[in-house]
Amino acid sequence: MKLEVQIKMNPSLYLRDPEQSELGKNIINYSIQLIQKNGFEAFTFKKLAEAIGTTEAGVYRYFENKHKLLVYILSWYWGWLQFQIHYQTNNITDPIVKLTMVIKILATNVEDDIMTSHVDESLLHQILIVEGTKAFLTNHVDKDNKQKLFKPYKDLCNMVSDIILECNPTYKYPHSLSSTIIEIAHLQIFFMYNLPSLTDFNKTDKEDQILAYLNHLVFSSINK
Amino acid sequence: MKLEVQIKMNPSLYLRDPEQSELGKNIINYSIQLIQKNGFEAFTFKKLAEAIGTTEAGVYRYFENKHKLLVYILSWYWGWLQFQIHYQTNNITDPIVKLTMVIKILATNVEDDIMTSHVDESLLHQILIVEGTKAFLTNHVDKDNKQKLFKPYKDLCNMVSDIILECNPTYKYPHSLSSTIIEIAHLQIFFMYNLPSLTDFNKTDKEDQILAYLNHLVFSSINK
DNA sequence: TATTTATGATAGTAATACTATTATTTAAAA
DNA sequence: TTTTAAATAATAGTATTACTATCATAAATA
Repeated sequence: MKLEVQIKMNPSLYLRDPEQSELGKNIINYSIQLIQKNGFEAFTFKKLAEAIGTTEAGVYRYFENKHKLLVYILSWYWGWLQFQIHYQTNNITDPIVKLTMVIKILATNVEDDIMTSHVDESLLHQILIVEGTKAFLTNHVDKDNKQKLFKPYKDLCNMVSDIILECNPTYKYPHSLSSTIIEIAHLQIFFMYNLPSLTDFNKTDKEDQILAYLNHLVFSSINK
Repeated sequence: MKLEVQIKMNPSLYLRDPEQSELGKNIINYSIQLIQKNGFEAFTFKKLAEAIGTTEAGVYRYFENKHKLLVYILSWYWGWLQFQIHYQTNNITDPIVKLTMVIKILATNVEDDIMTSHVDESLLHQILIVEGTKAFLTNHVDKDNKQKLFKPYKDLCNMVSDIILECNPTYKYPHSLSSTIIEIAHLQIFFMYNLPSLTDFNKTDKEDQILAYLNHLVFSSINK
């Protein structure tokens, strides 16, 4: 028997559930490929439709617009990250070790997860790095937030926040530190590859250096 | 005699220097207003031209496209921030006090600077918070970087980096910490107003709490 | 005064972001 | 098995965006 992880998606994100049909699954898969390859700005429903072999109208039956589709795939990944953290820190008792594991999950490139055969997590991770903040840095963030589109992100943040509090119950900024870890992990990776003078990481052992930086930042902060 | 601060802009950003004409200055001013009000995605050269009372083609004579215009106004603000830091930390000898001042400049809302009569820094600060990362989170970041479009941002980062090293010459991640401070200052402000559950700040004394968080994060980190 | 230069007015194109219509296929219900 | 409903394909069309091109005119400069 094959175990499959199912991540429950907010129905406000789609018009028709993409997980319920072949076309829907294609839309998700090819979106991930195209957004990762050319960036979100260059991504259009027309190009997507051509890649899949369907028509623009076909895509519009599933998603209202490309922003909702972006938030859909990001939500999926936020949910998957939450599951990963839960799964991989399950048997760890020491909260320090737990938090170290969390940082590693957030900041290092993932290998493709066999429990979700239909999605390539490695590509999603790269999308999160470059396009993640575009989910909420819009003028309709309020409207989207009221529709609970960022709940998976908040859940993830809360989960990390709880682990921080396990390490130090008196630490005053667990939520801010959580969102800081998540966002800085992505930004430092982006800078490292694209604007390296904004970082202190040299060409060798890049991921380890990012981890070292994040660990230093986080643990100096909570052990005060 | 009136002192005016001049910020030198990279000529690759524009086709015709907007500071050399009334129309050019209008383009900058109205862009700032419109981008702040409606967000960068909703901003178009047509709407800008209508607001100014010129034509679309008129705007295109100054800027190749709206991305370059965004980077132009962000560069201006990065340059202005660098000047502010220089100016306001000039007579401070204690590097800790200096760095505290830097954090304050980066993270609190600025009052309009009388030395730059033609630009509203408060609006620019709000633009930097929401649109700042969009300057480089593109698929043409490499091309832009080769044209030195991010030099003002890097200069700012280096300046902060140097102050960090003054505080602790053995600290290993001065550049990463600089870019972290800059970006987290903006993100936490954005979260505080739009997605508050990603922070630990309540409705009173918001700015002070952000400052407290950033100071705690930075100084725990470099005093190790 | 002649000439360059900036602007205004207008037109036009290709691509984007959609909506609508109809025919056809596929799947579910009767 | 037939009927019906639902999903898809094919096509067309609209408004807006992101530009480029042309030409006339006004202002600045030589």
